[in-house]
Amino acid sequence: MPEGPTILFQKNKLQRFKGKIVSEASGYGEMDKSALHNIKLMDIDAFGKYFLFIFKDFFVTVHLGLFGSVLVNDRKKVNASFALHFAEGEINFYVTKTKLIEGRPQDHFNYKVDILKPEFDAAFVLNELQTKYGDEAIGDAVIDQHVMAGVGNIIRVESLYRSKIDPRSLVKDIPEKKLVFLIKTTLMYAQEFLALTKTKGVKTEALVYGKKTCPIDKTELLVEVMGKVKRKTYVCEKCQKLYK
DNA sequence: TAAGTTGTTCGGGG
DNA sequence: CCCCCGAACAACTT
Repeated sequence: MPEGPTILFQKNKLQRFKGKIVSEASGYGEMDKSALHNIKLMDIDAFGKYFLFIFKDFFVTVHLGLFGSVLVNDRKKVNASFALHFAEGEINFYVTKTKLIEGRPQDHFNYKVDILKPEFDAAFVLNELQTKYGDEAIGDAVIDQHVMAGVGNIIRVESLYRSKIDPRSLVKDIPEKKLVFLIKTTLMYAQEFLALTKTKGVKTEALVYGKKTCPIDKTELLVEVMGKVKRKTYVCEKCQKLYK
């Protein structure tokens, strides 16, 4: 279920617990939960695909992986991997990885690369791409969480299609103007994804992800597990240019 | 119905 | 020691 926008959407639904006291944490996850007892939850934020539960001297990251989900004041039949209990209710996570990290999230994550944060810095991302990822295929680089946090396979596929760039193009071969356009397109599509999450229309409204033909000229799409990331990729070889 | 998946980490082998 | 690959995780949809 989760790419960056899904996490942001779910995070916003948890805000009623901000400032409340965590009475107890539970779940079968291996993280030591003993510190999460009668402690004030200062803030609930998100970075990339992580939920951030921020306490005074540390924070807890929750990652939904591929199969994870979250429920507020409701439970599934299966056991929660992580749960926070409050006098006012509870947050239940299923199939998650959690981690307790000392310090503040902004000292640990670079907010400049999060496609859904106001701190996002397109010039910084462009420079990172050009200086550190030149030899990588753009299809691999764009989903790298160090390049742009929050990008998942759907955002990757749709942004590259909308930018008319073949994912197999090496970063160093792509004109700077096209990279700038790709970054901008990725941000815009992330917002569209967020809006579609509210109506569950992400997949039906996708242009090429999960489709067989290009919506522009009905060309059959190349559908292949490709690149270092080994994720299913949808490409219109007519519309998307392979730079080399 | 069984295969496929909006993701990441870990560890083994080369 | 580094890189690449596959396994593991374990739930829901089609």
